[in-house]
Amino acid sequence: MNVTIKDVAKRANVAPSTVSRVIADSPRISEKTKRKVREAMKELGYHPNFIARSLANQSSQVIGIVMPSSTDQALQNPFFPEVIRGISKAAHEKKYALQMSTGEKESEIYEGVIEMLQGRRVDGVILLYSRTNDKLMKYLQKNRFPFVVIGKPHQMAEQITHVDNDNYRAAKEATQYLVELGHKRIAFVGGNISYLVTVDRLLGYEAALKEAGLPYRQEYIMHEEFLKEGGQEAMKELLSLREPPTALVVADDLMALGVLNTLDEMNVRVPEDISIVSFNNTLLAELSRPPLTSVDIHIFQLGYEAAKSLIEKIANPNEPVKRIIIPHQLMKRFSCDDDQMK
Amino acid sequence: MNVTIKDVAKRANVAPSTVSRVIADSPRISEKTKRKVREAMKELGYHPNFIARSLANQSSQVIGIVMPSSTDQALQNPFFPEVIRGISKAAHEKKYALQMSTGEKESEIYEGVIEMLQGRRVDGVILLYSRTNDKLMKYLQKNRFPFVVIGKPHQMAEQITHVDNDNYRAAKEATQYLVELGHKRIAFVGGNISYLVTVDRLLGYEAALKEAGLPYRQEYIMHEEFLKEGGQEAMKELLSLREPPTALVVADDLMALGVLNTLDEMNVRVPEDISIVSFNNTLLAELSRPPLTSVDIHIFQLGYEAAKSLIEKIANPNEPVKRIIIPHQLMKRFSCDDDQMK
DNA sequence: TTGTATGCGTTATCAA
DNA sequence: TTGATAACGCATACAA
Repeated sequence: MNVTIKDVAKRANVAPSTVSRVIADSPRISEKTKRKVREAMKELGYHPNFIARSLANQSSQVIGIVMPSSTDQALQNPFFPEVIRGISKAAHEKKYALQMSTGEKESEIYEGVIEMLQGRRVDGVILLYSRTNDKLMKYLQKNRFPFVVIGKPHQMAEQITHVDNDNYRAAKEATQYLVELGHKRIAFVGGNISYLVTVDRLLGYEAALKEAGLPYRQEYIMHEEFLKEGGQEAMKELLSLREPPTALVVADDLMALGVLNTLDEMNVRVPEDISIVSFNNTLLAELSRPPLTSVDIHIFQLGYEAAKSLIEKIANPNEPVKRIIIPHQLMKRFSCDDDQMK
Repeated sequence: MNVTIKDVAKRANVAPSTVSRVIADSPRISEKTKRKVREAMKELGYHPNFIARSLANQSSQVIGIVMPSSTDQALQNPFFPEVIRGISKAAHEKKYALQMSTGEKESEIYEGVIEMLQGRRVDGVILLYSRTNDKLMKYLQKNRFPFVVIGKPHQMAEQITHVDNDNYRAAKEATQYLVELGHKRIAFVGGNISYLVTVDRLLGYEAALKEAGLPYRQEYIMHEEFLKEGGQEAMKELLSLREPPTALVVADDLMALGVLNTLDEMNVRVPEDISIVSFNNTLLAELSRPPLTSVDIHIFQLGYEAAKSLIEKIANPNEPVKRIIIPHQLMKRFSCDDDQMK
């Protein structure tokens, strides 16, 4: 079989426990035997068995990543690779490994996450989404498993460590930007309302309208289940209104791409006929035509901070609850204009 | 602490080994005691400890996913979420968990993967890329770890199970499509040439030109390191040629998006002035403007088959080497035209 | 500073 | 059909 701590011990003429201590770099071992043992490890090509270590330690040094259910087509969104990149960076730095939830339906994911936690495969999890009345979140809280949410928890946000943007302010500022450009008829195209991020951005949008003394019109609020088809429907609806909007706040770059696509088909020009501010500032915003003015929410950092917080929480379960707000920034490109106001 | 097999055993008045057999649904246990034990498990809220099981079994039931180094910005590409979705599906079906490589630089990933294999955290790995002279692939082969490659291995492809498209034919057909539209000056915009997929697509492109009796021009071959900047450079170069191309074969949707963006900035119309065929048929192809004619390579299926093959290989190390070719299909949209030929 | 013995939660072998 | 017991590879309390 594989070379174990015992083989190394024999080779170095020490006890297995000594080898174990050398691996942990215990200060109670003399430099001389450390050298001797390390040499033996090299010679034999020893690699520690994480599984055995996990069992002895009662800790796996693995973080679980919980994706939203892939029936929400959300996964197509460049948001996820980018958060995961952030998580991966922090995990790598702290020598944690990464495990992902599998399953497509919400219930499958729920079961899977419980198994990976109860089965001790992971020491804690990061939820890459936050929605209203999430069963999993309640379970985690009740069973006191270490977890961190990316986004704002629906309930008891004060008791749950989470990493989020100030989506309310971000949306408010984005809307204000359009107001400053002279727009008075601004519509909101958001994602599924059960996601908290949608709610916050909608509220920010509303607040900006109110402050600007603009009327809030129900018919200007759109919630796409998804991209292409939904986007088409929504835009048709918006443009067929007696007073169609001259500007859109779109809650996501990918969604905005769908909107752009639909507008193009309908021969509506951006930004000449209609202006768009979008969110996330993914690569798509840069690559779309026209390049999208988009709110950079620093996705990578969301992931990075989430992983760091989780690792702290795992190390110290009494770590106080944290709320980390990642700053945002409006990236101006070419999807906004005041021409249609002139 | 947590409820273990022993607790269940006590509660059900049986030996721990009996409980273990009930978990495995051994036929040598009477229905009666099975019921009794299962009831005890329910009552106590028992969950099996995977770590302990892994140690006893010498198998983790976890698959490792190896990403390309994120210094290759490739991760931004929707290709990855989609393969992973496919892998995830197969893994879930076979009750395998998924672990991801971390690290940014190639060397970090290399070390990480070795640790996760030697540390017995995973039973095998899937490489999501294939490049020339890959150190990791050699290591895996030499140490006889179960692995599967998505793409075509550089060397000894007959000895390595891999899942791939027929990229040569796909590119040939894509190019032929442009030839049939009447194009005679067709350029190739590919990714990093050290990736095998780029090589294959380039060869297919060349073959189509040859068959059509069109000259192969070195100045028509572009290799982008990445998107925006590279795309700009390349397009400028191509368009400043004495005889600029009237059509492009672009090796990837995301890259094509960059090309479209650049062309737009330069006021070149697609497809009126220049036609584009792209690859992968990700959501981007649908959402770009104009929607891209793109070769669907069935990314999900690539992942799905890769995971299934790996799991078979783990179960039976003597499983013969396989090469699975996933079919492709040209999806015609609106980025190609013969207008510029008229 | 190092060695011995025990436990982590399972599975599997051998008896009964 | 079931039970006792020894692995699996490592960490650690306790001895020396």
